[in-house]
Amino acid sequence: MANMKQIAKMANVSLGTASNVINNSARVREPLRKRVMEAVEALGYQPSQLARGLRREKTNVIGMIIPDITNPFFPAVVRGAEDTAFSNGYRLILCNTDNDVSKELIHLNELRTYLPTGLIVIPSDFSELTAQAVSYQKSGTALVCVDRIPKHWNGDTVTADNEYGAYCATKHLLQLGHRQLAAIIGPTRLTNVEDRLIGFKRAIREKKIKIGPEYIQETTFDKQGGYSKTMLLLRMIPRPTVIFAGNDLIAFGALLAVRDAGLHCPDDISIIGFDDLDLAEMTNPPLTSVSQPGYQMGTAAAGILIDRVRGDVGPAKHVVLKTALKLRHSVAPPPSRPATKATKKSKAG
Amino acid sequence: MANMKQIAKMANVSLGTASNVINNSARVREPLRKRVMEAVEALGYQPSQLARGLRREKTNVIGMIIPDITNPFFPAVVRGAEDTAFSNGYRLILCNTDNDVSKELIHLNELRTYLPTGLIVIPSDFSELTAQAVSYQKSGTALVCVDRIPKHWNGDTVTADNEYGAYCATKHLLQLGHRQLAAIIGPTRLTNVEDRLIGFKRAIREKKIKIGPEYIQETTFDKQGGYSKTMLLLRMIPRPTVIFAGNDLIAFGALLAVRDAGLHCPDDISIIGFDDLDLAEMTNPPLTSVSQPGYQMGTAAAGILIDRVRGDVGPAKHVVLKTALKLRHSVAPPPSRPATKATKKSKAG
DNA sequence: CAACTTAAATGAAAGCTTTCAATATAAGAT
DNA sequence: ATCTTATATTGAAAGCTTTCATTTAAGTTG
Repeated sequence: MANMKQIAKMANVSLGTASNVINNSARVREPLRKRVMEAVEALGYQPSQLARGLRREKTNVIGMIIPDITNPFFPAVVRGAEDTAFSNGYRLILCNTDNDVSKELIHLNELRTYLPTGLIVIPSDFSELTAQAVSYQKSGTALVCVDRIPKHWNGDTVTADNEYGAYCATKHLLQLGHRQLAAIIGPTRLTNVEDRLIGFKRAIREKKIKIGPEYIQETTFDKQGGYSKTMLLLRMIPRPTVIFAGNDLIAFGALLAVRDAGLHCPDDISIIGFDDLDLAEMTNPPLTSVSQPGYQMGTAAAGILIDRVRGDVGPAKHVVLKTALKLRHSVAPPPSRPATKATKKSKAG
Repeated sequence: MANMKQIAKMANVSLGTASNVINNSARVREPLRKRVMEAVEALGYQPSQLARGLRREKTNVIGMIIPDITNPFFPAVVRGAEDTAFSNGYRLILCNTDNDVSKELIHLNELRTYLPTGLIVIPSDFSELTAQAVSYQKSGTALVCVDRIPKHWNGDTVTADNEYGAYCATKHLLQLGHRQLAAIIGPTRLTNVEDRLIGFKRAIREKKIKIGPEYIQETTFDKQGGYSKTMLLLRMIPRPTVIFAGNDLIAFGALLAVRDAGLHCPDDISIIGFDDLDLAEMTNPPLTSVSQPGYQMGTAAAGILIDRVRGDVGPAKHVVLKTALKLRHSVAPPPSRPATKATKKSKAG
């Protein structure tokens, strides 16, 4: 591959001039500029990103650290980030942590040696991102935290409006007449989980009803967790008339459990999810869910990063993206005669 | 960040010795080695991947070019690749092409300037990978082609056994009594699509039945395509009793179309998919599908790549991974009295 | 037209590794 | 004790770019 020396030689200019033309970093008179450009064209020259990065002490690589690309919510975020990164000349190195701090730490440490422009990270459950941030920022690497925010983080963030999304969803359930609510949420140490729970509880509190703590179950963000916790909830008396699932994966598990328990959603029990994955409309019944804009989270994060690199030194930014309740068919009014309230029945009869 | 010069100075050895210790590239006597290691430890030294890459003319970066991470089949492949890459010290730069040759070409060209160890690519529809391969291989960059193979490609490949998977699936349909089959396949210029079609046709030919070309519809690999083509097939006379979908996304669209047409799957019409995505068990009804091991495709591809980099110069490898028919509930025997054959009914009556 | 200012072009240095030819050291043989 | 030979160690060079202090050219002004 051609290098800059060859370009300079062919165009009969100095190395510095060639560099100036190629990077537009200084005035170069037209005839010389043209000669350089022609040489670039003729030799198909492309600057070595390695040499450039070495000299500039910064590459146009962005590290993206996420829990698991296999989790259906994350691809959209990654894609959003990749798209805006790419169109600004940046590339994405993708790293999965499996929500494991030690893996996250390894990535955080190793990525450093590539002198990335910045890092977009969806932190793991017990993330040590905050501790790492100092040394990164010292070396001029921008960091943006997405989706969930670790404790004491005071840098840029991009999140969905989890609290309000959960609040609206819960209010919807209450309006339909549900009083016996249950929730299966993700690990509460995640801020997004915490916020959803707060929204859920706020709606309930406003309606002046109480639900016992055993109706709020914590689990991992996956189908299995949703399944087993649903089985547990279904055995409770009184049985909940609706399950608020911390995300769609949990909701899918709940759907499966309800089916396996010989019950029917939404006739016997309603289920509402969070994420509004593509597949939510494919389930049986189609899942009512709170949608959050994964793609935009990615673009916003990459956008902030690029702004920072270009010199934006303003105070920490906190982009909060809107959620929206997507109505489908997994939520209906509660069954008119709850199995557990035989009294009502006798009253009627 | 500490550099090697500082290590050498602190350990009181030459630069070369420090390098030899750090890379294990030559014999170094114990006392020196120990001093170097201690200095590394003390300064928290990490070699600059940029300088190393520049000098070695090769980085430990693997470029992964895929159509779209948002397509639910690909994350597993990427994850598989990332896992084996990572555990061997390689990082993944992820690039989406949207099946667009020009985008693919841009990635192919730009990636070069990072001096990647290798490229794992799921080629786009009209890929020009074959043309690019020469120049890459000349510079010692390994290339592995995954899932679909472009024309004239003669390098390493990792694919699923598409032909056999489709053959078995179709045979299953025939055994259930289906005679009026239809297929909605992806772009036939993709080798995996072509292979699936060949398998589909072979099973039919062996059963000595014929189906008109209008019963084989080509579309894009997405829900919309599946939806519209299904609508089209449902209007045909005789109406097919089963739709063989080129992938699960198409099958999902078909499911939706059948529902919207007021029909019921599998009572009125059966649907079979290909991929066996996680969500296939969540649909209504749960989708019978041919599973292909996405994760293993990724690990196999990364494995070959790494072998090549380590010096394996054997002939082109062609890993073909097994598919398996996953039975669920979207396939049933054909309806006993097809609406289009009133004759049969009158005979009976 | 000389003196000076501004603009353009130059080339060496730096950024950090790895490689390799050259040198130094140790061990073994005579 | 001396010479070989094998083994360790060294330090300069190369890989490609960008930066910056200098030099050179062009242009302006009195």
